[in-house]
Amino acid sequence: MTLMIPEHPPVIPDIVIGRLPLYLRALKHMIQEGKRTTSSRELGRRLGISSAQIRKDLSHFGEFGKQGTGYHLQHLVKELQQILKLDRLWPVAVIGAGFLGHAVASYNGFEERGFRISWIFDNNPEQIGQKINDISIQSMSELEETIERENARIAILAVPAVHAQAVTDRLVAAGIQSILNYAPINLEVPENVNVGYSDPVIQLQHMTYYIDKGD
Amino acid sequence: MTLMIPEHPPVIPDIVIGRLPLYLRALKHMIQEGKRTTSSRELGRRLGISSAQIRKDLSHFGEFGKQGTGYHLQHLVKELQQILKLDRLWPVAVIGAGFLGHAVASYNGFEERGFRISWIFDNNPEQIGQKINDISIQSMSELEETIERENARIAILAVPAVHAQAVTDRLVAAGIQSILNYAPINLEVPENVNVGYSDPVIQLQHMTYYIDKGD
DNA sequence: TTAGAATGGTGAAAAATTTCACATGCGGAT
DNA sequence: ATCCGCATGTGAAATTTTTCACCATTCTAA
Repeated sequence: MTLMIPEHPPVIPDIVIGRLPLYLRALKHMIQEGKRTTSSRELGRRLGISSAQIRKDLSHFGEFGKQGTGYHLQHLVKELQQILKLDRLWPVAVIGAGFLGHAVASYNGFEERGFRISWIFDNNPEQIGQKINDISIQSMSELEETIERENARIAILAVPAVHAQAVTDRLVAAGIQSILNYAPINLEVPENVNVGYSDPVIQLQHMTYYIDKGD
Repeated sequence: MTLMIPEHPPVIPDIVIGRLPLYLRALKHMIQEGKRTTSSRELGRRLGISSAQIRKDLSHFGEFGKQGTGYHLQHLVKELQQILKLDRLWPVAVIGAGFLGHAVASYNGFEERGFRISWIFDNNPEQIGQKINDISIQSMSELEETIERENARIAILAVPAVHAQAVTDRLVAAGIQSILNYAPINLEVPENVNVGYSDPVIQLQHMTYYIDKGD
């Protein structure tokens, strides 16, 4: 008889998960270029990543390549999509219909990569009822009811910084599990909620460190 | 007589540099809240980072705190701004005046954090000459001449993915050293040029991995 | 004046991440 | 049919990053 050693589900480092979408994006580009296969070396060259790292990352999930040949693009893409749960279309709520919310909601690149902007909220009476890309802007007062009824899981936060935390609290209470935050503040959320940040100034400030001002 | 051992300028890990803007942003918030001092513990709590890490990060650049007391906010902010070369106002060129370029150029949060949108370019004749936030949209044909004349160092790229690499090549040739890229592709640049990426889909795809679909 | 609590800076230890390097297997060319 | 080059998957090593744990210092309060 075997001892009952509980099988820990293998925990994959988050830093590995974070690279998979980059692999996926590059692999899809290759398909569009008409390629059928690639290698860890070629993919690494495109992304500025070592081939060993790519192989190691993929090895967490299975064996997707063939020695001597490399990876079949269609197959690897399908595997990555499955791993990242992109084998479906995730509906996304956009909160805030200012310039930024408009830009996000008008972007047509979501659908082919697994997401669809399905709801837009704002508290400006003049905007409510107007349409962006065929989606009617709803009042913020309908936020909770809509998210709960529709079982929304993902939100993009494009409201002014002063309101971001309060809106976040409402989103979390309503059941949102992933938030992409465009407001320049750190959000406090329970640990079962994930937050992604997009503050262009943070990135610019990072880069300025390396600028050699030679003028 | 001492042996001439060449002093390596201490190389600071990039991952450390990347956290400094986050510290800076949080510290400024504290100032706005009326606080005068803080501690590594308090800052860490706000950012979800260990206090030890904050102390270690800062120790790369000097000793900015006082034992028993913590850090004087104004002083630490000033030091961080100096380290990140934010003790000046960096002019930034925005390339692309679609929805996204508009949103970026209309955002008023740049100036207080070290940047000013100074030029906007687009190739749509209908847009050229129009103004966003008092800046006239210029033709793409003026790109190189303007960048070189004005000594621009930083660009925000908000053009369709198909044009992103070609525009990048022009920016680099004209002397741009930092590019914040909103197009969903990996850019190839010489190693003296820095690229920051902002592709919302990449972040969403990262987060979906962790969503537990319990419905 | 002194005791005690709070805090920074830091060498050492631990943990995480990346790279190395090689056994193995596939496929095309001769 | 066989050989050779290419490419994967992977333990082990190297490197990087984070955390630990403690001394020294400062401030507060009794």
